[in-house]
Amino acid sequence: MELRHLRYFVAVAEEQNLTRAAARLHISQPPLSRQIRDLEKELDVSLFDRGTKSIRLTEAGRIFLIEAKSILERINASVDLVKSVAQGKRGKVHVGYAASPTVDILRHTLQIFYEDHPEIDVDLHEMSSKAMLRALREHELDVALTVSLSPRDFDGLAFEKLGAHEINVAFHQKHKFGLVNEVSLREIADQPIVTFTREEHPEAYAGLCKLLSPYTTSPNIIGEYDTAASLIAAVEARRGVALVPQTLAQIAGGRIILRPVHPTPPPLPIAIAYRQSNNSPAATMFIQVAVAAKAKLAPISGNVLTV
Amino acid sequence: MELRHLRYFVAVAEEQNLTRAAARLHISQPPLSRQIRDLEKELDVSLFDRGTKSIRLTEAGRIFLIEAKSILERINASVDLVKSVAQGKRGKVHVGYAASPTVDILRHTLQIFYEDHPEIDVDLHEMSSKAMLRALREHELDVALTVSLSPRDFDGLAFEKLGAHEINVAFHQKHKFGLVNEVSLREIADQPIVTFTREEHPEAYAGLCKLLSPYTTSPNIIGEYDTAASLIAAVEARRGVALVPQTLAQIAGGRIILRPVHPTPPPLPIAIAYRQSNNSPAATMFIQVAVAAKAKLAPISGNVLTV
DNA sequence: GAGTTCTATACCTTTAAGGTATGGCTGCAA
DNA sequence: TTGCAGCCATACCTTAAAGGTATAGAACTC
Repeated sequence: MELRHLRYFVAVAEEQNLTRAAARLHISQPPLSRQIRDLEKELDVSLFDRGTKSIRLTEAGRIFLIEAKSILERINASVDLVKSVAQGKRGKVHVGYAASPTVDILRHTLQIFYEDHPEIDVDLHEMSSKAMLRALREHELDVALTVSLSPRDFDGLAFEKLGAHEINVAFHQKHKFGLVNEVSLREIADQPIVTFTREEHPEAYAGLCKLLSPYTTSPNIIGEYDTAASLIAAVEARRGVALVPQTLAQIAGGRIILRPVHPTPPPLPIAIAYRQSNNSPAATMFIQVAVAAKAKLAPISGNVLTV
Repeated sequence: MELRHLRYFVAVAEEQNLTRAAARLHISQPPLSRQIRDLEKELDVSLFDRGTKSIRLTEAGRIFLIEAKSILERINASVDLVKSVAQGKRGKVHVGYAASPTVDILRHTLQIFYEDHPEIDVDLHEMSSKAMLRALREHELDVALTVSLSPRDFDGLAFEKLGAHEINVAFHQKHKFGLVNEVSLREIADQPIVTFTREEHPEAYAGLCKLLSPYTTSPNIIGEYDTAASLIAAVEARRGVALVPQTLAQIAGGRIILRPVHPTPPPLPIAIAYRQSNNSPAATMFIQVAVAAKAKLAPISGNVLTV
């Protein structure tokens, strides 16, 4: 059975007349006659009672008419749906993000995106930078908001810098660092340090070593954590101090203290990454919004310190 | 677009591989490749991202896969439905009936029918015998339960006698006929008479004239009514007496009195009528049940008189 | 870098959709 | 009653398009 059979059947059923139906379908009457018979033969159901001069629906035919029309309408609706997905009017985009460095950017982007594209779902996945890159390549993610890794890690992917965040030192409420307005890297190098896992966040470990290299060749890392929440908990529990993007304060909510570091380290760049080609329309829309939102975002989001 | 395109698309989408999909569809790979491109061209939507060695769904393609599978399933379900209608397992039958003479038969038939064919709807239409015959020919009814008319009226239709009902005289509660157990036709001929409309119930008028012909050439008909309910109301309102099937008592519910007539008139035959050919399976089932039910029904349903 | 594994292109074969001509039945009208 | 118009079915031909074969070309594997 093909859709042609359904279309032809509907025409004949509605016209109750093969000749008129054929005219409506812009074909001649004999092939139409045959298509209808083919359909009946395939279904093994009489759809019409035939007189020599008349053709009229059987009860089964009446039911099939309702079904056929509804199927044809369903197909039209599906085609419309798919077209709107292809045009980026509807759809779904999978976004991976690193919780701590991207809070600002993500919040801002989502606000604009939900307003401009209410029919597109955004699936948010908090994950490590390494997991994001893998997921992008596996098509499990469409977009990643992450700290800027080495260009080699972004191989085969497109990425664009969205901003940069000041690096601060985070420590316990009662730590001696709280007594000064700025902490030197030399002092930090003497402290026990907690950081993100080397395995999942290679950029964090590498960055840490690089910052402290003038003062120590082997920083005293006494704990590695896979999420921002765990790292905050570790600092709060006095395990050690941490070098983190200043935006971590927004997640920590005052449970720990952040202070600027001197000499001021280069700010931590935040990037949006995506596949170079074959992005879904919804993903393309999201990328557009994120890049546009960056322009409107303050260069570095103030100097908010938690007390 | 044809169903072939949907079937092929589903195979390719599920296999994520043209060659395997072609094997599954028992066709060779190049035509499949072309059908898929034809589909995309017609929809004006990219359903797959193509690498030289790979083919993978776009977001629109993922949506279309869901739609296409659901459409194909829907078609299967429709075919099953239509087949079950064609086999008389489901469906609808339009039954016309004359309220007063067929109460017994209809009730009995429906009881059995609903039990044997729970998936078949019975649409009941109370109407005049003339309207029933017209509706049968126009395919608005499938079956008519009616008093047996002259064979000429049944021309082109099949009919079968289901039973016969005694003719009684119906009169007001305080009418003098209440004093005797049996009323003579001669006495009735002297009374003002109400009956069914000549137009819609020709058999009733003809029967009445025939019964009274030995006693009067022009019966004193002072009212004609189109339904049993109106006739009962007229008798109750003392407009006149009526010659009616004895089963009218079941509808009147004691509001009027019915008594046998003498000399006993020939009983009123009840028949089931239907088209000679092209009946729906549901209608055929109904006819079978009605005819079978007749056998089990008491020859004439007792001698119940209202008081 | 040869071999394998895909998809795409080119071109041919075959199936079946669509067209033309016509016959036959039926119902209506003269 | 006969003739004509209307309508469906059959027979047969044409044509479009589905499907097949061969092969090129790209990319991954060993």
